[in-house]
Amino acid sequence: MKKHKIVIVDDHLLFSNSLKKLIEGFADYEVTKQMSNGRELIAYLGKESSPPDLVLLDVKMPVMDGKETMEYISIHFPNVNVLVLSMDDDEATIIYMLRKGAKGYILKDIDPEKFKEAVENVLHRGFYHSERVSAVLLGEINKGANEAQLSDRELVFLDLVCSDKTYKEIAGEMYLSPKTIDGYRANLFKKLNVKSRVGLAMYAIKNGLVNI
Amino acid sequence: MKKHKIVIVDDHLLFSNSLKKLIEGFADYEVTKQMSNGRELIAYLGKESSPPDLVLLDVKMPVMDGKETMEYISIHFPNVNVLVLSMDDDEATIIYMLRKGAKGYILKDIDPEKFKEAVENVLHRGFYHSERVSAVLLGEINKGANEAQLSDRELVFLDLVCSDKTYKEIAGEMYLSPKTIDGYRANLFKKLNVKSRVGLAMYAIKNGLVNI
DNA sequence: ATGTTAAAAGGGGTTTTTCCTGTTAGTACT
DNA sequence: AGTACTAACAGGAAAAACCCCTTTTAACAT
Repeated sequence: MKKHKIVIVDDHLLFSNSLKKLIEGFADYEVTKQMSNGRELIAYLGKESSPPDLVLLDVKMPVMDGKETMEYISIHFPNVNVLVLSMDDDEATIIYMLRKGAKGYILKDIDPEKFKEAVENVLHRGFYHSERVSAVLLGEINKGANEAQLSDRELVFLDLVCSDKTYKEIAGEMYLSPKTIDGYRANLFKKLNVKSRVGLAMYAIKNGLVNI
Repeated sequence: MKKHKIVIVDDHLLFSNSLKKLIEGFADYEVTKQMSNGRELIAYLGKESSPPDLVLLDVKMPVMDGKETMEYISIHFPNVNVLVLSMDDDEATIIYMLRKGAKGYILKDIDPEKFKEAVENVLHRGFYHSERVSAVLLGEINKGANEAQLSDRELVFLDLVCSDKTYKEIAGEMYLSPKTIDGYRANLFKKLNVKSRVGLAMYAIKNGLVNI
């Protein structure tokens, strides 16, 4: 019986090589190619006559990262099975990759048995979602619309908070009464679930709302 | 000849297991224990009569991360050899870990040969720095003097400020009087030229002193 | 027309932060 | 022993931040 061909796209050579060893410990699978970024994968898919059965794709990579790669694959090689292997469970990335047609999304902290399960599922059932990814998807559906939608004024306010200014100064710069600013503060505390100005600043930074 | 005992501390089981396989491919080494966070490692070091020859320590981990772990080891187990295995080359982290006595710092994108070299170097020569880490260190020396040199306690303090905590809470967590914390605050305001807690948080983030 | 909602503003209070000016204890250098 | 420096701690007071509750205004939807 022929072995399933797997290619690994990951710039962390240590990981890539270790993973290869692990996979080759499973019967029926062989790693036919290892690449360290999306550009290489696309070149390979373009010229290779017999496509791999599965692509293990990392997200964070130099030259061409997982997102760009997935985007390209979704257009030019929609039949290629991709299992995303990511470091973190960043919601936006999970959503993005699955929308672009990834057959599965697993985190690198998965244990080897589950990993094998994921590979088998993708190849035989066409998909695999880890529990955590499913949870993220569920959460995404549940909140959906009510994502903290901040107004322009609120964003300006956040920016000024991050600039080490007092509320009085902020009021001056925004041509509003300090009392109104206090309202903004209270509102955002509730909306963003924070307890102090520092919480506001941290939220703004984490969500890329301000230029650091 | 007896094999060198290595323990792996990394929450990414897939990586940890793969790495174990790789290491056991080398002669003279054996992975005696795998753990997924610093807390487990410290418990293990505390009760184990024969310490490992080398600890491979990840930085980003749940429960107790690499930095905290290294801090603890530097105080309680200063003779344990630690080789940090990190995802990214964040300068602040590299500096921090080496200051705390890590014998080496390598990135996970190292290739297996270099990895073996690193392990051997740490065990036989007492240290190993990858080229990239050396470059970071060099850069650090060149700017060096004019950078605000913050003490360990000050860094902990900054970290807690960024966690949306009041000074009273910080005092509790650091086992210090609120008045002492107030001293830290005043000191850092002057040193870092900021006017409020938000300024401290922003400085910490801009300079990679805290994990966001 | 009228209820609904959101932004702006204010009154008045508590808590936290910020800013002084000290004291004490330990360490380090000479 | 004397000097210098630092970390830890304190009292007291002003400023800022935080919290609740109410009012005005304007836009808007039914």
